[in-house]
Amino acid sequence: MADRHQLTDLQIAILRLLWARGEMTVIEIWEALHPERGLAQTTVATLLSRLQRRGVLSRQTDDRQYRYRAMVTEEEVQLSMVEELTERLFQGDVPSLVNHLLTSQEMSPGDLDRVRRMIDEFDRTRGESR
Amino acid sequence: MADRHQLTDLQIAILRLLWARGEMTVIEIWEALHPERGLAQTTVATLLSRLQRRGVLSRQTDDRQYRYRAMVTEEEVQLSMVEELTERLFQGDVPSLVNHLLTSQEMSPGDLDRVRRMIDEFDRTRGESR
DNA sequence: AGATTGGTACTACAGTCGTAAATCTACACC
DNA sequence: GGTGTAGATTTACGACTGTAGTACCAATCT
Repeated sequence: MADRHQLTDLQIAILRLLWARGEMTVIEIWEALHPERGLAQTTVATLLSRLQRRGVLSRQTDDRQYRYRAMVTEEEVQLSMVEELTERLFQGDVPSLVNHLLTSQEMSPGDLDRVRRMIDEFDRTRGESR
Repeated sequence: MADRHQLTDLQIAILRLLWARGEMTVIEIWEALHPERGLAQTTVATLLSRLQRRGVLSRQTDDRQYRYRAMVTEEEVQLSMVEELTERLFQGDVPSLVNHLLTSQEMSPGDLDRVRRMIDEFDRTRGESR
């Protein structure tokens, strides 16, 4: 079902809006993206059209306007993109990726704490304590 | 220095070879990739040329042949690609990504164990035991 | 009814990627 | 010295992305 969702930055920015608000018109999406990115309305319309053709979005006519909505969930996209990355960069070895995250600068001490608690939590709810 | 390294599957496959073996000719790279992917030699040569033009690889003439080598380390690529993904998909929140990994199907029980040990290890060497 | 407006579709263009055929080039052999 | 050959460069093409101008359509205003 959720084939390959390789999506670019801009495409995900659009999806994120739709995930948050459910359904939006071209103008609404343009209004949200414009300040940051300075795109023309037609640009946004083109992007939306193409995503719809690809099946990532759907749309329905409503009072002379399209209302777009996402056909993929955030989880699906996360799953397939993270999987893809793990495959490419770490030969599918998830712990390698986790290790990379632990030792990379991207992780603050506070983040590390959160991760620790997350694992504890995970252990408790699953009783997988070896 | 290590700007944006957004690399495709095939590009990373090439880099992985070079990371492993240091320096290779077009033919050597082609020989390694061909069985899996069935590419023509010229295809490989084109790819290498473009990566060299982009500064990802360097090459030096040696006995009528080029020998290519990587100009970016595996760590640099991992760092910038994981960072990019975290930014795009998780708004830069690394623990969210970790959480995704913990709960995703990609993680086997054995993997989970390895992660637990990794964190223990990390705590021990850093003395960051809250 | 005619003009203005709001919105979509069409068309276009440059850049990248994977793909590779065709062409060029220079050494090696006879 | 001419020719074959191994390798590199050039050229090409279709797909996709971001980018957007232009053209078209329908409803509304006067």
